[in-house]
Amino acid sequence: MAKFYLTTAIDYANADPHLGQALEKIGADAIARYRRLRGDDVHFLMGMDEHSQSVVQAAEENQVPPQEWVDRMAVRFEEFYQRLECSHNDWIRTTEPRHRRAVEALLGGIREHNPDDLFIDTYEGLYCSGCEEFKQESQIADGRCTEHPTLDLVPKKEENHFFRLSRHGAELVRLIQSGEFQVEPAIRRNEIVRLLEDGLQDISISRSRFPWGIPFPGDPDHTVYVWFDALINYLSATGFPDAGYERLWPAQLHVIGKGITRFHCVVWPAMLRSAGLPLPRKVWAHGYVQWEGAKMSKTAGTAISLESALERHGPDSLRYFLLREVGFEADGNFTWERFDERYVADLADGLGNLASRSLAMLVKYREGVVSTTENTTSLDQAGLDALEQYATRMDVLDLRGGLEAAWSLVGRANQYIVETAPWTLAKEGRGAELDTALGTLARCLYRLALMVSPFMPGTAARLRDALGQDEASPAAWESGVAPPVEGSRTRRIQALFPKEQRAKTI
RNA sequence: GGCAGGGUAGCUCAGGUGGUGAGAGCGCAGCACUCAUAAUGCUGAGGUCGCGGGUUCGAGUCCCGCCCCUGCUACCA
Repeated sequence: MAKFYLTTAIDYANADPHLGQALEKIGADAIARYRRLRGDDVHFLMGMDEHSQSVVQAAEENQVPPQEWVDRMAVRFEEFYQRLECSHNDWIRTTEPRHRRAVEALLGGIREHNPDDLFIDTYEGLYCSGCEEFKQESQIADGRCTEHPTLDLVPKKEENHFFRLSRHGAELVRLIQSGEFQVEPAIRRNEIVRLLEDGLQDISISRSRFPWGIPFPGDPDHTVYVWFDALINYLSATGFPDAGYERLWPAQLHVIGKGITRFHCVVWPAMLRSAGLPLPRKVWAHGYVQWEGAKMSKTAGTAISLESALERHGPDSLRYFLLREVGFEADGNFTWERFDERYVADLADGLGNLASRSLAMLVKYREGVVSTTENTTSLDQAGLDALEQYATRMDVLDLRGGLEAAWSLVGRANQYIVETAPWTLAKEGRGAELDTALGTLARCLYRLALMVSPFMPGTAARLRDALGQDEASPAAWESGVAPPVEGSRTRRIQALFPKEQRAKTI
């Protein structure tokens, strides 16, 4: 059994999760479920990033101590992700002792293997006395801090611990181009390679006067810079540095958003190399969910609440829509109109109706019992083709492509029903042909349940149940070749995607 | 500004190395069917392939110029 360790980015504990974060978790979960379906020993990690400045601010605004705040947020996030049917095996939080130990150990590893990679230098920047922090260009407007436009920004120097990132650029280019360290999709890889070729600057990895963080080993006046801290979560969750962490590390896949590729494809691998540790196999940077064609923004009031998106048509439908319409590669658009259109066309009238009509005919004409018939009709062949195409796409993390393959089979199945017209066969007493048609449809639904299961676990379970499959024995990918439905007792099914719900619009 | 990727039917997009009538899905219009969530199937309407030049017997498909969009441009999650 191949080990497959995958992670998502950990979220800041400063506000409820939004649709964009949901996309990332759903996509990663579909990958995790697909790998399990293919027989891998999957370890799927999600969690919280709890040491940032924004977390402290959020805690202050809510008038609770930071730890109490992050405890509260961690519960909220995990509840949301459970409602999204995320199947993570572990949930890491950067305020946990196991994480602190790993951060200390990783820094220790760098000290041991490449002591020159750590040094003290001065960080120079524009300091806002109102915020009590250094400001980045993006936070400055007209030479003033956007939060405190009445105050002057003052140039200030601070002694910090630095990491010699510049030393690792050339080797990272080699590792990326040789494929030893994969950055996907290609557009993100190209951006990173160019960045590396232009040369890297060393980065400061500690902050003074910021107590909410992990104390810098050997220098208690400093805390570890939040990004340096956060990246290490992927390693913390393996049990590092305790013996046995190699059972999980290196990760097969880090799933992240395109906005943080630099940290994951440059800083993180450099940290690992410096500490003498192996690199993750692959980083996948997905795009963003846009709203009406524009970036979603809470301040602009265009952020859709995850709550309302979940309530619209339920978690399976949201998962389907995001991965089919928005996709997991480039940016994609979310609108209620498209969500409703896809819900009706693809789910209710597509998969849902196909299941209804097929199962209804099995019950009506054969009391639900699937006869033994040859697994060789044109629709069986289409099913095998779809499975192959599906796997080809899914193996390269083309989730939308996987769904397209499955839905092409939905279309073929509806054509098959019209071509064979089982109602006519029943009327004319052509029993053998009727058995063949109905058996073929049962196999087709079984294959669809298989392909749909990583995306819509609840729907797949209901389909399998209606097909008389025993849930105690989980479906194996290989069973799609010759679905074990013969002799099964199938049942009529309640609408998988009822349309009445659609009236309940916002 | 630099680098990268795009602008093809109302919408979302396919269209390696140029070659008979430019495609898919959704939506729309007709027809058919009745097993089904008034579902499904078939047929059809719909396109200056961003703009202007050029190469070629022949260009969404190559070259030049221009217009527009998006992403990246380092210590920000």
